Amino acid sequence: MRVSNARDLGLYVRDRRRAAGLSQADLATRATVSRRWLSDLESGKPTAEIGLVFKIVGALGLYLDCRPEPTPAVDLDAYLDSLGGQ
Amino acid sequence: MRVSNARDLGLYVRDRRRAAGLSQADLATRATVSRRWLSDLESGKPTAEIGLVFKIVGALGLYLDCRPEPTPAVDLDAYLDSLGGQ
DNA sequence: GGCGATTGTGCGCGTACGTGCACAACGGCT
DNA sequence: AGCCGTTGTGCACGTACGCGCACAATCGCC
Repeated sequence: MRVSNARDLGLYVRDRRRAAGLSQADLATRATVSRRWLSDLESGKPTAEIGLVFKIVGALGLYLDCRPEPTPAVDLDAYLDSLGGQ
Repeated sequence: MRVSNARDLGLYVRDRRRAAGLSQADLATRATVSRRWLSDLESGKPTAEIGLVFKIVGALGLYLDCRPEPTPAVDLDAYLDSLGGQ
């Protein structure tokens, strides 16, 4: 599942949590975060700390994969632009 | 590339940035974050905000994929445990 | 209809974030 | 040797984080 922003992440976490039959309180306890924060995360809070996010992701039996865009356009663009800029 | 914690993420970002021929200042400008923060991110700061992380990832022409563990053990465990707990 | 579980959210607190600036160290290149 | 680009890091500032508590709303189930 691709997550491009905080909202995507929040919705996906909520999805997986429910699929695992866990309440916010359950998951929060497992991941050692507060339920308050988890609630905010699921609502798409962009200022959540990644350390806590990794905890949640791990507690859900998930992991994050960082991959290059299918279309190399952006990457190539950035590279060429950086050369041109200098 | 699998990233399981802040350190992994930082190292990977640094790797991809250099592969793209960008300096910290370049990437920071592109992603609209401070170079100060990017330096911290690359050194594995676990308290970095995910909103800014998404900016960096996007600016590098990457994206995050959230996937279930290859071994369903953890997930299954969590599910069964949650049932048993209640 | 009533009850328990779940979730959203306001408040207050202590803390650390992210930013900009500035400087030092390091390295490559001429 | 001198210079410039790059990076790490200390400092100070304004801001908002994450947490715990508590209450209201909602939902499902008996």
